[in-house]
Amino acid sequence: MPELPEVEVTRRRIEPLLVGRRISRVRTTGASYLFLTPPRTLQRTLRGRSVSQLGRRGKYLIAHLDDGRRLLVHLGMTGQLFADGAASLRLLSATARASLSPEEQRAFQPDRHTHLQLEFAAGGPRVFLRDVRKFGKVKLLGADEACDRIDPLGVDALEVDGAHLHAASRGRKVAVKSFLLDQRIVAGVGNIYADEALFHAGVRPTRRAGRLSRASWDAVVAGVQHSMRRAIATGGSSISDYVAPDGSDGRYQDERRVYARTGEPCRSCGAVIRRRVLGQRAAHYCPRCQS
DNA sequence: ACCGCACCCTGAGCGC
DNA sequence: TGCGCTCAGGGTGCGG
Repeated sequence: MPELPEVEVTRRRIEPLLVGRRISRVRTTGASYLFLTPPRTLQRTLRGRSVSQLGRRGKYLIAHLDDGRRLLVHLGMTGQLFADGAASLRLLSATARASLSPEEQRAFQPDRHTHLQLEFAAGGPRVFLRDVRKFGKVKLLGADEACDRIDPLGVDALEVDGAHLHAASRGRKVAVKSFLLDQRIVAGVGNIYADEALFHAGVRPTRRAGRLSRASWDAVVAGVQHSMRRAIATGGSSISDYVAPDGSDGRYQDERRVYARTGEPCRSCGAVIRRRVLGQRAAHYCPRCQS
């Protein structure tokens, strides 16, 4: 689900709800694929701590704790990090919502997909991590501990430039889209923004990365950063189940040019948007605007 | 070194 | 209503 813009929107909204509040209780679901650190260890370690800063690298959120340790959170495809309040309503069906009293509507009712719950010593909104498919990750790291998830990440997508990608792609035969999705090259690009960026750059997703000119890479980077900045400004994309932490839907999906628009007319030239599978993922493009 | 593919898990939407 | 199928914005690990 979330790519860099959705993770960044989440970071900005959750950070003020986390920083400086002492954690009094931690509830979790049982051990699973999601927990790289055993849930019992998380419960024991987080209690009594507070978060001093919530950072981000690519699609990872990094909560810096007051004892120097770090809590990594990756939202995978369906992860949601939010607090009590409006956000909880969006997670319920209309019928379930209607049956709740106003008080119940303000407090989130944790379900079986709510894998982490934080309560705070001074009371106030609880913070939740919910993830239906459990493709997300939660991991506790020591102050200087190496990490095979974070350490290999490439330059953040908002900071990368065309020269870097041009140099990194020389000799590479992979499709440019697959190259963009490789988090070791550039961190934060996912399926939506890869497709959108390539449309803005006028480059077909199937082109070999190593064959792109410096000018084309500049255009691709401009496309990545333009679509991501717009998405952050509009609260992210809400194509299936992404919900911003304040409970609103992101609005970026209204600005999509190609992603999930198969069969619809291109907004620039009117040609029919095509879909094809590339590296196990759907790629969408305009056959006339992109070459 | 690189690439395609299977796999991790759950739910929504569709045709029948 | 239910069944079986396909499809999902994530990433890892394996074999060729």
